[in-house]
Amino acid sequence: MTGSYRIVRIAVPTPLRRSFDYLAPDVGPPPKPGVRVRVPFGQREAMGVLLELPERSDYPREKLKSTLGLLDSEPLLSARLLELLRWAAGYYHHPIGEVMQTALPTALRRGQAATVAGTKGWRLTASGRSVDASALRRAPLQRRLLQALEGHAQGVVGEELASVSPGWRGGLGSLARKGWVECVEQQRCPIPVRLAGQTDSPPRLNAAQQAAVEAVTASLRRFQALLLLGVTGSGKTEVYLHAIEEITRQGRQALVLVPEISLTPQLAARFQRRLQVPVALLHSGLSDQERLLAWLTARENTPLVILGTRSAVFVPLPRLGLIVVDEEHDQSYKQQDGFRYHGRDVAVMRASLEGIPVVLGSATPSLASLNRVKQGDYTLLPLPERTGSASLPEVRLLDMRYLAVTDGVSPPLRQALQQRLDRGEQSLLFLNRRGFAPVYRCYSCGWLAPCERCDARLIVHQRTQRLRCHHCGADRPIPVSCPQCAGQDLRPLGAGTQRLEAALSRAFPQARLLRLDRDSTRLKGALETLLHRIHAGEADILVGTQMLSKGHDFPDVTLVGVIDADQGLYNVDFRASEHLFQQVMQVSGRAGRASKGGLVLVQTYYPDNPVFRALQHHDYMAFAEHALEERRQTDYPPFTHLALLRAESPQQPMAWQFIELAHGLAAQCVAGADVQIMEPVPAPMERRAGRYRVQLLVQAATRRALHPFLDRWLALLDGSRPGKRVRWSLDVDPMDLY
DNA sequence: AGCACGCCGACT
DNA sequence: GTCGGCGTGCTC
Repeated sequence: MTGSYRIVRIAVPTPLRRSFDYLAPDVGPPPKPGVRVRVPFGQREAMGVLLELPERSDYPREKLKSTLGLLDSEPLLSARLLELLRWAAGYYHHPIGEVMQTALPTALRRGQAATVAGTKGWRLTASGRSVDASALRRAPLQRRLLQALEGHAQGVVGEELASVSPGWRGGLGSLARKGWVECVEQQRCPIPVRLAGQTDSPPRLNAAQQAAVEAVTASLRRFQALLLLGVTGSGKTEVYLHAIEEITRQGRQALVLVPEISLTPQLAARFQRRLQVPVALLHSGLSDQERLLAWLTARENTPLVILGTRSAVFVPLPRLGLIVVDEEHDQSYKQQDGFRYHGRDVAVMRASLEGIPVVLGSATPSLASLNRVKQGDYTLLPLPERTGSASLPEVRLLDMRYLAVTDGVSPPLRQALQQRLDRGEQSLLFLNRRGFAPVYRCYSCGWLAPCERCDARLIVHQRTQRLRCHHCGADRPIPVSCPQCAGQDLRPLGAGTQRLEAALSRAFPQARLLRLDRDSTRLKGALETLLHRIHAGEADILVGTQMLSKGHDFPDVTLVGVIDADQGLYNVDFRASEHLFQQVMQVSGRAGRASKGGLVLVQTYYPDNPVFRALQHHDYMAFAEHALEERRQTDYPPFTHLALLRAESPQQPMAWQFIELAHGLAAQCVAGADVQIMEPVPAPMERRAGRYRVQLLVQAATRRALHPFLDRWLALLDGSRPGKRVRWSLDVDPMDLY
């Protein structure tokens, strides 16, 4: 003990599964865990996060290097958040340094100061204040901006004006030219202000909603997980909003997680109109500075709501009082690369560490969550009715074995579409396959256009006259003659959304069609435009992929057609039927949300499958019981716990060599643990983007058995020399076994 | 992952 | 003679 130095334990951003100890000069008060520290690391310099101040180090003292300085005086990450991150690093067996990085906005990762000094704000000038805004009839955008700025003498950060209109930049420019607004530097971290605008008053809750809100707010100071079960239109969002109002009334903060696809300006606007506190958005579309602003805002002690996607689960919220995970069954909560955490599961752990309630909402909850209800860990809050006069749509199965199809549409579906057109109502056709046709075939020799780099066929894109691979992005012109037999009879086979759209426009020339898939929404803002047109009644028939089934409300739709319900019905993946049911039920929920009543027509070649029986009765719980029992008998999650080791390499033997090595090492460190090691297998699509992918599944009855095993196994794997160009990763609780 | 060191091939 | 290929080893 020299007394002149102390030891600091740092999470350094590196793929190594451990932390690193350094010496820090023992002057002044000890640094606090959660601050950023500059350190020498190998031959370079790195910026890590201080984890703790250990008494002693296991590393020889003379080899410890000294830190280069602190970047923060106060912790960026609170003790609780650090605890959550350390738990996540351990649970997902991911390097602690990389986990800490994912919790920081990129601006702070790069060492930027944790303030938004120099942020531009806007305020009214004297002449601007004297303008009668309501007289600006011809410039509604400028009028609303002026009204929004009224009464905010210290200025409003430009980005916050995005809630007024997406075209705020242009409007401000015009106002500045007239000398009505001026730019001011914002010194301290600005809290988003609540901009003057319309407010919604809360609607009356029905009995079930009331009961749910009471269950959530009954004990706000202890951990409890509540599963809010309600079909689309049953008013889950109102339950969230009431609970959040109660939380913010107490001066506390709420975190609301939603799937990527459903975080639209409409949802954000609804929250902003209903709540009396700032609502900050956090999603992948933000710029680094916008993200930093939202992040720093969250870190203040003021009541607010963070509405964000998966990664928002790690946002610092010192006064956090409630977490909501909407559409908790949604697959997009699981990160599929790098740090493969599950946003919903981390949210539950966070609520537990914070000692606060977490509400998981869904019409079709994951079997994992339902099982925790059965075990008594979660409380079920059912919302049985649809609000208002809306009723559940009738679901009819169309037995495709006895129906002639033209372009994928059977006569009964065609008839139903015609009826809606005659009545001036909207229809929605769901086909989870984008492009024109999934196959391009030579009818002389049977050749099917393959992707050169994947074990997959190329998808025909008619408009651009290209063949594209949806797995690796390969893109080439449509050949005019067969490369195998030089035959000329080449034609697309099967139908995707583009072909369905084309066929419908031939069958219903008078109908206004609108297609919603990744191709039609690729451009920024395109999705919003399309959604707007749908709501404005500018479309009669909507054609789309699962994008249509998630989160968006289409109140005027009275007919939903599921073109091909059988995809994935007999899939290798054990979760296929769960996902099928969730998808069809979600898309059915789009029908007849208003008072019109709805019809769902499901085209299938397997109408006797029990999944469809349950769907007809909207009985997710019956299906779930059945599916859970099946999982129990087959020893699949949630009755066992899985971890999947994946390896990939451009050279097939290298990937296999590594996975075989890992297989051997696993056997070596099982050591009597209750863990089953499966045989290595190729991924369902072994070659993808030129890489061969193989995997090894590990299964255990309990997490207690699994995790110590994984620790031992990874220690060996980290020490192994994988062949060159082999990349590998471990996925804890994999969502699909691909 | 980076970034060193290290030991063998064709080039300003 | 050296620039540079990627094997191998380490990062407190």
